Amino acid sequence: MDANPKIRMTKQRQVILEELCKVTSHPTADEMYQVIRKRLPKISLGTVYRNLEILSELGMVLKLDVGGTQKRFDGNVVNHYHVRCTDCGCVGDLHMPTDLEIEQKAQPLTDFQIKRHSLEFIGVCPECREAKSRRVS
Amino acid sequence: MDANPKIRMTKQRQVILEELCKVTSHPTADEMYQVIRKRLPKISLGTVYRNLEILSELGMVLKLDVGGTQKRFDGNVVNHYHVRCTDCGCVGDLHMPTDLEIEQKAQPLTDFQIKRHSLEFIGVCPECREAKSRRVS
DNA sequence: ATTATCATTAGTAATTATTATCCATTATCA
DNA sequence: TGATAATGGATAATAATTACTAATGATAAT
Ligand SMILES: [Mn+2]
Ligand SMILES: [Mn+2]
Ligand SMILES: [Zn+2]
Ligand SMILES: [Zn+2]
Repeated sequence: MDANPKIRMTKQRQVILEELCKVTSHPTADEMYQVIRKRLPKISLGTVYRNLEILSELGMVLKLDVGGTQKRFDGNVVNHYHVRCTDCGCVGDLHMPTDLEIEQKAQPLTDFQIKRHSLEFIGVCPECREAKSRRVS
Repeated sequence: MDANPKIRMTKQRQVILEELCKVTSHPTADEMYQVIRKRLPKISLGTVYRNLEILSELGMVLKLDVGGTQKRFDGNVVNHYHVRCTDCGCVGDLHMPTDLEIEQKAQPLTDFQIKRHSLEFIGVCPECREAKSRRVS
């Protein structure tokens, strides 16, 4: 691969980007694959992975390294925080102003050169909370 | 497995706990395996995984879900934050008071029921920074 | 227009991290 | 002591992701 290959906006890449930007559910690569198959039945899972990777390197989508076993993707590239459900693993947005001050507070406490931070809230989503309360009643 | 099995502090489990508490490097399961083999050459990787899991369920060690592909473990169970190096993946401690207030601030902004939060700083460790500066000079 | 070059694809194989299974061994308890 | 249960080591299986490959389609050069 060239150092600066010419990026082509193929049909596959375009549909992946479109579908990701449509949702706020922070889908996994596999969830993206299931959705995109409906529009492009011949697409392969590898293509979904490859393009999500490329789009994230281009800064057009975010690759979220939240807890759990799978990476998740976000069409909203504006800095924001997330909440993850301990029960079902779903991820929601949490739009509070990202606190850059905290990096300045942390910097004197480490010999690492801090570049950014990642804050994830962990809790229970409304659906799982509801499911729980039904179980006890 | 019983709901409340009697936990035995076997030699293997004890050595795993000891070696983890010795270091502040937040080793992966495999890194633990390499260290422990020196004391228990017959131990298997599965045993290391199994016991790290059990010890973390008992609250005796922490299983860290930091970025990167592998889970990391921490013998220090007191709540604290971490810094991860983007270049080598190493993880350091960042002892600043954990901010419980931030959960209260976040709660009104989501319909998730927030239980806790995980804050990870991302940057470059001293070794990698040094390696970089050597490369340009 | 024709050809050469290059990026991309679908399909598949390989890799990586982790978990599960199985049987032998060891500890605990009646 | 003998039954029961926990555990270990070895190995197989799983899950997520990445790598490889040959074919295809777009772009650029002649
Ligand atoms: Mn988001
Ligand atoms: Mn730590
Ligand atoms: Zn949930
Ligand atoms: Zn480093």
